[in-house]
Amino acid sequence: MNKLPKPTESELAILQLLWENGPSTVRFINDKLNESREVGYTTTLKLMQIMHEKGLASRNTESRTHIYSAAVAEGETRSRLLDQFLDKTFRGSAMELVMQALGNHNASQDELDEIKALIAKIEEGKR
Amino acid sequence: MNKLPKPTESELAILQLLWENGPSTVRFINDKLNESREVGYTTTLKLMQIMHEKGLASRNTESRTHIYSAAVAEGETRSRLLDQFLDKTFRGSAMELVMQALGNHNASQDELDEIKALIAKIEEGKR
DNA sequence: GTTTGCCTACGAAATAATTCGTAATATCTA
DNA sequence: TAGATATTACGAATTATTTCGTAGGCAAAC
Repeated sequence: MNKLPKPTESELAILQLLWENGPSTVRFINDKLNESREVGYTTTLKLMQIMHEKGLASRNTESRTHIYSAAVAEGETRSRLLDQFLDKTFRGSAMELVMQALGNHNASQDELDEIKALIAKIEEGKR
Repeated sequence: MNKLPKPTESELAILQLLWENGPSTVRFINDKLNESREVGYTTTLKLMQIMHEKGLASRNTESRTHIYSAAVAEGETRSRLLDQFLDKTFRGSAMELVMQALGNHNASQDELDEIKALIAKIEEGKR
């Protein structure tokens, strides 16, 4: 069934915007993208059409201006990408990744508490 | 100075092998790569030559059979790639990444202890 | 010493991803 | 209604990455 293709970098950037903002027009997405780097309108249009073909996005074509939506779940996509990244970059060692992520970015006390809670929950499940 | 280029996927796979096994010949790397997927010898050779040009690898050409070594540090490279991945995939939220990595992969008690120790150390530094 | 095999260098083909120009058509505005 | 503006579709150019064929030379094996 779900043989969803891996999004390319550009596609992922668009997916992020669709997840964040919900169903959007090409114009809206293009404007957002242009906040960080210059991209031509038809470039964005083409990408979103490809995403539709691939099944990464769905679209409503009732009105002339089409509305695109993410067709893949954010959590699931992140999870798959994380697994691949883990293999490629950390030879599959989730712990090393976690340690590095924790070490490199200063976490607030609240965030640390959140992690401690999660760890406690995992330990709970172990017994 | 250090404007080291981001390794491509293939280059990263080779770097992993160089980090893991130390200085190696093209033949050795190619054999390793072929354990998981078929790759032609000259393909691997070309990639390693490119890595040398880019400064990702250094090589000793004293003997006819060249010996290649990683020219970038494993930890630093991982760290940079992690940051980029974090931005692209988790919109910069290290915590969400950590939570997902912890949740998706079952950690042993030892590993959990390691993380707890790191958290304690971070909290220590906060005060 | 000749043959065989392995190694490097190099260029270019094949593939993947991104970018954009142009044309057709719909919608808006004066 | 006429002109300006926006939108889609489509193809093709550009750029990045991967793959491999071929040639030349060295060294081991016979």
